[in-house]
Amino acid sequence: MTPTAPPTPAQLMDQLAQAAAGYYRSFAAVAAERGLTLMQGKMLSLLRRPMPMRTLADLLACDASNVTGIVDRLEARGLVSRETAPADRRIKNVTLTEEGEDTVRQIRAELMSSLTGLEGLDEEERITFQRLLARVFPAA
Amino acid sequence: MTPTAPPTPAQLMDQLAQAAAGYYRSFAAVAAERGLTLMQGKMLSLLRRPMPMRTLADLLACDASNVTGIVDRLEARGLVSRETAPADRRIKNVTLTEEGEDTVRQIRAELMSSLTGLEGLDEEERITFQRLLARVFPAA
DNA sequence: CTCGATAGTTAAGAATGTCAAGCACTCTCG
DNA sequence: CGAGAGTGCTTGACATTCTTAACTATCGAG
Repeated sequence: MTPTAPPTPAQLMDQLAQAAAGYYRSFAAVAAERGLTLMQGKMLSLLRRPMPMRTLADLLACDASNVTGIVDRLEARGLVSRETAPADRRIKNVTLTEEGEDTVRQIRAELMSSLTGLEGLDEEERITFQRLLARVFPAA
Repeated sequence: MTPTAPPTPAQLMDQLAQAAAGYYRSFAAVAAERGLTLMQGKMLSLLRRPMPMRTLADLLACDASNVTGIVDRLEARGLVSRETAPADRRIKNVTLTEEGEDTVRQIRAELMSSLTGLEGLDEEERITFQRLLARVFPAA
């Protein structure tokens, strides 16, 4: 059906736009099932280990004042907690609670099963895909 | 540096999360340079040709009422216009104005030059990348 | 110890997301 | 034709997020 001609960088960029939109559409749907917004879900997923609010702001590409509100709501639900760092008392480390860890596990599992195409890639394709992604979007 | 072992689907999903975040970080930055929000930029980019607000809501994965507000602001800036479809007078087609077309062209160009990794892919890599993206995120 | 920088909070206003209700229009069916 | 169901868009109320600026507390360098 589709011609096998090499896509121009512009066409590739369109495909990327669609992929990124598709990813967040799935992510938002999975988060919404648990009454979480996209941002709240993103933040929980980032918290593999405790980290300062400042770091979260950088990773989420948003203002620090923004993180305050998001953590407020997650803390009110008992999914994360704030702990002042003893070494530098300005810093507050955000940590997942037990319930928060559970939620993240569920979100990850459902997201995975919702991205059906991922399971279908064989080992070599996964290597290739990861390399291409890493090249186009190098870790900041 | 990184071992060349095949990534697990879970690791690949993390890479995808990072790529999607990186894409929208660039996109939002480019849009912001023109005083546009991420959503406004997304909508403009979708308008290669006129389309009903309902369709835009589906593509942006948001509520129809949301589209009303976004189009209101873009229209107030003279970037798009609403035109009632003669065949079905319930439908309003959103169209880019001349200035809107210019803006989209600029956004696309800057986004492209901001995703530096894209230009570096040779033809074969582009084919591979596009196929992988299309497989994991099939067109809805 | 004072000064400049950093982490986090607060507050005000714009933009977006969600939900329910409403209006205009189309379509179907009797 | 005409009533009712369904669709497209708008409006209003409210929660969340984004943006900006000011403010407090703390750290670190001189």
